[in-house]
Amino acid sequence: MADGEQQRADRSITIYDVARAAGVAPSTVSRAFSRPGRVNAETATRIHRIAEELGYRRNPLASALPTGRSGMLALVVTDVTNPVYAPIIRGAGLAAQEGGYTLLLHDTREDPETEREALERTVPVVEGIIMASSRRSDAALRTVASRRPMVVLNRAVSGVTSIFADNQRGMRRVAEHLGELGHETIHYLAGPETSWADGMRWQALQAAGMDLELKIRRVGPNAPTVAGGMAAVESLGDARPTAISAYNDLVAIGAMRALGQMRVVAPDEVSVVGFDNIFGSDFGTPALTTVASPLHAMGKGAVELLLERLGGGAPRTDDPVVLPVRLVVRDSTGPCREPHRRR
Amino acid sequence: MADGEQQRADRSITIYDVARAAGVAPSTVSRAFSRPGRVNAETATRIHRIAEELGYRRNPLASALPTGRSGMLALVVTDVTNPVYAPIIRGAGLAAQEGGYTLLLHDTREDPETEREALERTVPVVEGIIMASSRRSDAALRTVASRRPMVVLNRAVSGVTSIFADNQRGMRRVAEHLGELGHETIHYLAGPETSWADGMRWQALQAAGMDLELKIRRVGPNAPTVAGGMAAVESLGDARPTAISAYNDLVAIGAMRALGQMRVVAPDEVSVVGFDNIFGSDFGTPALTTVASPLHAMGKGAVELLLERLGGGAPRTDDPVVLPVRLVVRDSTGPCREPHRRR
DNA sequence: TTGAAAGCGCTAACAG
DNA sequence: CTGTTAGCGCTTTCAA
Repeated sequence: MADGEQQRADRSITIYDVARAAGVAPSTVSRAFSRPGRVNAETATRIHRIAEELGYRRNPLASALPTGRSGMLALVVTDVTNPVYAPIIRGAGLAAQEGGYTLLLHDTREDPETEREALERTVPVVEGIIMASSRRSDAALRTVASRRPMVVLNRAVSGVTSIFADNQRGMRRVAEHLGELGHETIHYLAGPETSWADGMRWQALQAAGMDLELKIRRVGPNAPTVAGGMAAVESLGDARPTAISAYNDLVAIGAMRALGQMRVVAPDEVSVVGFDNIFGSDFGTPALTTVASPLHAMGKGAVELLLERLGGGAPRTDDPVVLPVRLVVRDSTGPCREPHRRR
Repeated sequence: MADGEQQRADRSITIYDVARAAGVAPSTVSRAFSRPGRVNAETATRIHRIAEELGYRRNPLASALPTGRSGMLALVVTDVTNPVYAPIIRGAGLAAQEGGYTLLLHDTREDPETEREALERTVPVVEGIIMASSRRSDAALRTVASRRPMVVLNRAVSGVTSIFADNQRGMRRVAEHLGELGHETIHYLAGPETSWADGMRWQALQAAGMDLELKIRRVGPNAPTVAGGMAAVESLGDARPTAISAYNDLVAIGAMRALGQMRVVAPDEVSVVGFDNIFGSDFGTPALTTVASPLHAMGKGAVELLLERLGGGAPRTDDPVVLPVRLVVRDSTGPCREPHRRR
């Protein structure tokens, strides 16, 4: 009312209204908005002005129908609540915005049924999909990929565009670091059984251990959470590891907490290192030594790969995009001073 | 191929295909899906069976056009990177899923321009909007609300459905707690200038201080982040508060960190309490005493309010929904032992 | 209960 | 460069 722009909500302004007011055909209005080059400059400005005056806004849903381009991308994550996803979501959102796309978020809560349902709803609507840390089988993912352009994040699926952090290098650095500190055995607190990243990390750690002459023990699988880390430590019984490499930061934090309750404190009696360098991993005492994953870059990169593809580029399905990591040494790791270690 | 369900991607199966295969009119197929009651039970099952066989999936975009119901809700947050949002997003996503809706997420990165743009794109597409902790003016929000059903979260705007935590009660509890511990002055580390919640918390703390005969000092505004909390403490100069109440947990954590660097440690030399009880607020040492906001319930409640409204309910615009909070006492607060306090 | 027909708002040939 | 004409896939009167 203040602006005199008052209008009934029941019917929105269409290109027809603008066309009538501008004295041109609807298709011209449409062109003026979708391909500015293809219309007389003067007419175009006039149309834009009138559209502005009328308060016209294009209906993306309507244009999605004939073109098949909805301007939406889906990002499906297993657990929004996990801090790893925050930077990923931000990175993805940023790239999406830059590309003129809108992000649809699906939180599957680690539930396969919810994931299936989400995909069911989202696939017909979006132009592309990013699956982060999906727990589904390669085959299932390929099926989805066959219906829509897709990129998998934090995972490799042959035949599907993949992007992830350099888990191998990361674990190698962990082993080197711990080895340099004099540790001889590393206990790996595993992640979920179905996690691809867990498999990678475990294998890489084993390989590095072999190479550096360190013993590696696996404990798990565990939930990729603080609770999972605590449970893992408790499952250790009387065993007293001097060095722990956890599947991720949450597990590492959980481990330190459980250890703390048993009065064994890092870095003095035990060294623990996480993975991902999530927000908050440096809040605790001691601040966690961890491998920094390029989370933001992963999210950003994933949608960029998708957009490239949507822009007509060939799908990059052969070589996955592997992003560099780096070891962030903080206070949770220190020289091995194992009490029952005789020298 | 394995399933024999192979199909070209270029053209999807429509109700026409199903109609033809089932020997009925397209409209009947449509009815069979949208209003099952209005079609002969047998025909309905047959249609569903055939649709299944053909791999038909309804195109939500196409049905959104004639009905105006896109099945999508927008959640706009100021900073996905802030851990407060994780449970909010989860709660909202859960309720949306239960209501058969899909969530569109917009991260404005605290940038007004991005927020404007996001709204521009999203408003025409979604059926309803949730604005979390928006920094816009009441008037601006009302304008948006006039275009689409909307609920504001963590804020009150008269004339717009609002839902938020009981900031007042929360701050009152903070003051009581600190008062009981013998503190006489509370330094409030404020949030952003434009934050409604900050205003509420500050006022409530002042009121409680008045009531309980505690002195309250305000320091800020500050960014609602760890960095903001550190900066706030640094801005204090030589002043040595015995009790700090922070705008939120991040600020509290930042404050403790800065204080720690000056060798003043909680809870011995200073008590600090946060707000929200975000994930990770108990990771540190000491674990943070804080006011637990019902974050998940806020997200869930917000979409429920929206769905109620979309379902034809009257917009609840008069009395805001205020969710209960509780004080979580952990280790960052303790009895006042102010060195320069003479008794 | 079902079919026929007319759109939802926009785009995309195809002529002119 | 612009107008005309069909649709995109689904819903919804209106008759039958």
